Amino acid sequence: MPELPDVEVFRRYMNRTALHQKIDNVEVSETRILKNTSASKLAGFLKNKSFSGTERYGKNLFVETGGEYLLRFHFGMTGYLKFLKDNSRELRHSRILFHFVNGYRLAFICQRLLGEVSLEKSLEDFVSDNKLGADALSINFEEFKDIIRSGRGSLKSFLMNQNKIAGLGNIYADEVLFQSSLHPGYNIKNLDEAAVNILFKNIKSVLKYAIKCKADPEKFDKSYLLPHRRKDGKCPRCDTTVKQVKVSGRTSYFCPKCQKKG
DNA sequence: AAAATCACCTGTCCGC
DNA sequence: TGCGGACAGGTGATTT
Repeated sequence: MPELPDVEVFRRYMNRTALHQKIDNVEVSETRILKNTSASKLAGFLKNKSFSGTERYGKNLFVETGGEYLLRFHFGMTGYLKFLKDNSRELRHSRILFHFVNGYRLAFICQRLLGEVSLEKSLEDFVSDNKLGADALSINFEEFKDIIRSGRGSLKSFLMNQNKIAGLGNIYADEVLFQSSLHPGYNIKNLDEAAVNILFKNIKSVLKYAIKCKADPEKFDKSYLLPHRRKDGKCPRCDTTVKQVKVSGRTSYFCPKCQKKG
């Protein structure tokens, strides 16, 4: 699930629930989630510290600890956070549980185990080590123009490539393409100046709108593609049945009438 | 060089 | 009811 808007929603959730509480211990029930660290190192590092702030870059959430490392969450396809004030409920798929001394807990829940939790020296190092492109909400138009002009192949692959722009995934790439009236397979080299402009504008507006909707598809206005993104769904503009096509291994939904090929 | 395929994982849904 | 296959909002490695 989690693309940039979801991760931003998780970040804000963390800010209003899990900050400034001393950490008692960290319970790792699934070590495959851990990257570049171990259960004992993670627990040892976090004990008696507290989460003091958050940053997001693309689909990554970084949590400040006041110590040498930042805690990084990546949510894969099915990850999310849940802050627990009660001690009763045992959550399904909870992989890491942060226990605070006040008895509250923060759960990293991840059904498919495709998420990651790691300790990182700095956000900047992580971004450069992993060659991430500019964050989709921070990139300016000049940067965007340069990076898209250097792109090759299909537009949707470009939009989903985290090394070009960080933050868009399958769902929001489709939404940006729909809002821009461009086919997922549109060849980047055929984009004119006007189309590049429109794409830039729509990346920003779609992501901001999604965050405003708390990344909850139920809250999206029916004029967006997202609520119609299913088999036999109808284009909200022209009522044509939306089509599906595989682009770089992922299912793309699009309106064959509104979204032009190129 | 880009696109396809596989691999990593679990769970759900659909058709026979 | 049961089983197999397809598929799911991600990503990296390997192959075509």
